[in-house]
Amino acid sequence: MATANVTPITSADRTFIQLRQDIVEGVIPAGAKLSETELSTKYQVSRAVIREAINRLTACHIVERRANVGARVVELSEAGLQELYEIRESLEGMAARLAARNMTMAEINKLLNLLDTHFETVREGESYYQEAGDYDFHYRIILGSKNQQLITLLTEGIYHLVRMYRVQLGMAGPRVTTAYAEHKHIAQAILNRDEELAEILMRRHITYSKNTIAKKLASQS
Amino acid sequence: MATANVTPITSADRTFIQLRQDIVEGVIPAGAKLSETELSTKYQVSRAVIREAINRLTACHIVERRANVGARVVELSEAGLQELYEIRESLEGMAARLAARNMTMAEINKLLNLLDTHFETVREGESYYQEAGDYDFHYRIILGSKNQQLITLLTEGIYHLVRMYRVQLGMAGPRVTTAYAEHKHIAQAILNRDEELAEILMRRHITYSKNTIAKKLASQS
DNA sequence: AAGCGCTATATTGTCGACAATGATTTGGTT
DNA sequence: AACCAAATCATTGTCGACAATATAGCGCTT
Repeated sequence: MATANVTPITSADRTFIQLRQDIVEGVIPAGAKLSETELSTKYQVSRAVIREAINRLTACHIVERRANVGARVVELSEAGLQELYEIRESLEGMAARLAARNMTMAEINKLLNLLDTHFETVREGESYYQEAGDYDFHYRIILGSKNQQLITLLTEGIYHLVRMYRVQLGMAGPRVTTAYAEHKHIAQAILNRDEELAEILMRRHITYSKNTIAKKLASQS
Repeated sequence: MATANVTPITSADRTFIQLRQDIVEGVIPAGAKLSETELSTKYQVSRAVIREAINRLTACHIVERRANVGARVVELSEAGLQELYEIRESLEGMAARLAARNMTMAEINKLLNLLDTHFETVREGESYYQEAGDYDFHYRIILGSKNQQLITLLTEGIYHLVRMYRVQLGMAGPRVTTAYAEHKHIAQAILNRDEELAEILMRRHITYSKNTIAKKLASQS
């Protein structure tokens, strides 16, 4: 009776997650061809589970597949980044709106606490904030929307692509303090249950973030 | 050299499309269990391609799968409709914004022509408009966004679920003339390259549309 | 008779082999 | 030498069989 509600994990699930991580982290570089037989030996599973993993990655736009030809990791381009962030702006803006409507006071308080903690670490000069803290903030708001489909779309689909851009461009440095101020304003709007403002601020925040990445990408090509 | 750029279609593609249609049209009812062996005999293909089809349908939230248990067609609920339309509002609003920015004059003119043709048929009392014409209008705007990821997300993902709700609730009747006026205003905003207005109007339009369906769904349960 | 545990059964997950398709190389022709 | 065609090769798509898991049914115990 005390058995936790643990959902079984299949071999295909594990392989999917592992493969996705290897791509996002750049172990398998952007644009690389994904040979099914090669991967099946590498991950010690049959081609069937590799195919399932690749199919799932195709669904979230991390790899592209052509029938009878094969699958390749997507190429990172400025156009692709633009497209991705237009979608992210749209969906996360909506998430912020819904969060302002649906988050409980307890959840909002935890969000505010989080920001305070971040502020401390930022002042102490750790740029660790950007990677983990930024994600944490956005994640809580997404969950706060209470829209299960939206949550899946963002956390299972778009997020990993976003992360792929950030990781492979070596994003770590700047935009820490400004981002903090923006986060603070968004949280305040949610606290005030101001849906309209929460959405607007989130969209602007994401647009700024995109511009930072786009600049970096342009400077590297 | 004259060979058209025809992308090959695999058996899995066909089965996926067929299965999706059968579910959306209600041939396979909402909430039904999808037995792999049963479907493989029904569609005359191996279980492997059935599994691939089911996996793809899972990716676009038309079926839900639990490991080692099986897949079921999603249940149509008011909450699900609400969630779906929040996402649709967000994404198609963005599509309208981008369409106002990126559609060519030729495309905009075709859009306006389309509306005029619709107006004629509407006056003659054919409610045929709603199903095909409405879709045509939205489809052109989505394509007009020129955002390939957004296009895929909407046309391959969300649209089929939307259609599933509309078909299975027997949507055909009302909201023809009012929807026409709304369409006209959106097109006008796009013509004026007014991104902000195009997005706002599209979002309102979709919200109205949701309310109509929600009412119908409530009256049937 | 109700509840628990075990067995039996059906369904899903995984695998290796075969078929079909696309790419490459080789040989021939102009 | 350049180009085309046919055959070879490698890779993907599909299939049927086996293994693993969950459900259902049965018998046993209390």
